Amino acid sequence: MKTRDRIIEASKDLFNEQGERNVTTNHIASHLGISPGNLYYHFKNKQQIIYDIYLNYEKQVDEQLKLPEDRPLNINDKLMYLQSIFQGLWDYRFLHRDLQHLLEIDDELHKRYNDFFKRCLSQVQMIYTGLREGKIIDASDRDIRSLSLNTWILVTSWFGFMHTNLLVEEGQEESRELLNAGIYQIFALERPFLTEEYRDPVSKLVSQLGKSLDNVIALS
Amino acid sequence: MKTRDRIIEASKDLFNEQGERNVTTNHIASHLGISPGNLYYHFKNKQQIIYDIYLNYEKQVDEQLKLPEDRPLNINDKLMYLQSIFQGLWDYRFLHRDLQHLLEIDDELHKRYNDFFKRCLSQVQMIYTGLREGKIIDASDRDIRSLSLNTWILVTSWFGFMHTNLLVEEGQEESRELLNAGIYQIFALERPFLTEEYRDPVSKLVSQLGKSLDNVIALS
DNA sequence: ACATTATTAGAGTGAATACTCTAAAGGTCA
DNA sequence: TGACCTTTAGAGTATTCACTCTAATAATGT
Repeated sequence: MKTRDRIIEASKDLFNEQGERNVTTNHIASHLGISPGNLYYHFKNKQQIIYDIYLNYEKQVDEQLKLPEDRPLNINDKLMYLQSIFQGLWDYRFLHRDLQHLLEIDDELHKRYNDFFKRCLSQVQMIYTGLREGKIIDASDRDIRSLSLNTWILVTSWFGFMHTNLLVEEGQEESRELLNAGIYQIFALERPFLTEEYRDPVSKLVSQLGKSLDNVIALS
Repeated sequence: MKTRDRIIEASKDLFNEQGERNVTTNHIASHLGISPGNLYYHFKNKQQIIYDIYLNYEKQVDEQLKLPEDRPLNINDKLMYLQSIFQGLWDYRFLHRDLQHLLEIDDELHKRYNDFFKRCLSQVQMIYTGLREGKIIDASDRDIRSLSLNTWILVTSWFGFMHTNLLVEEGQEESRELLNAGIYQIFALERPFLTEEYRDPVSKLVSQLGKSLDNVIALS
């Protein structure tokens, strides 16, 4: 792999594991066994590394949120959407963790992220509209607007919430459970809008996802 | 006011305005016109300042979430809950903004926050249960559990979302609108659970809150 | 082989920042 | 007044970190 790509990969991993704030450019370089000079040959500064990582993320999500053109949406699609989105969220979790700061120090990134957000929100609304056309949910336009926004906020905040409120070491097994718990919460969000005939099938589909959650949050 | 309290107040304000990450202890001292030595006479370190600010926040929220003992809940209570909670959220917005980092560097704070979260979640569930007893909402226990958690996440993520996704200068007027938009979203969350007879009154109560939101998020 | 360009090493630097240390000033009470 | 404790000033420090500079080495094309 090219050095430039190795830097992007390693930075992403280190940022995810330790937080952008705690990872210095020198750390990245020494982690790769290269010199700081080399790193700065490939990137103008730390911001640019972050920017390039972000571009990969954006591209991936735009791809994931596409609607199928040849057929209507079904409930399995919805599950697939959420699973792939949450997986991407996990793979780039440092981005949403330090988002406010990252956007503050990089105006171009902020503008770009803003466009991205609007595109995503619009796409999520299309997905819900598609589900409505397939008679899977029954919701007004206003319902869909607020539902979409709440979905966005929940999804982008999920791992932050998990990390702050549940003391869990960030292993692979745990991540899968956390991911499922997040998906469960999103389904809970749209559950009241499900039409009569889809209530049971979706319940069945989702029931296994949420089991872990109640165990984790044991209220005193 | 005692110097110690002035430090807490000034730190809170500076943290809110610029983010904890961007405010140094020297900044705080010079902002107050005192010496760094003086600041460190009153506080062991920066973490302790944050910890003390947090204690004030926790105390305030615990107070706000209390249930009335002498009477059942009504829909105005719910609005009052949200308004006071969101106001507190705004007054201490730096806390949730950098929560992950703050909890990471201070184990005692992390434990304390965890207890706080569980207490709050339990309290929110009590509130929704109270609304159910008053026949204002109709929801199963499972509905209430997931609804409560989603409410918590939305509320604590609201200003972060606003700050990252909407380019708004943080003035007083704007803050009021953002606050209302957040309240609107929470009401949207519970709207499908409202009983027949409360659907219209709540709609009326809430309708003015959300007007600002659609203007702010103008999808392309 | 030679010239040119791309890549890399690694020592170094200036700025920032959390925190320390010493001494002075202010307050209190006998 | 004088002893004693509390509060304050402010210069200073050790460390961290993003980034620079120079020179060496590899790769490429003719």
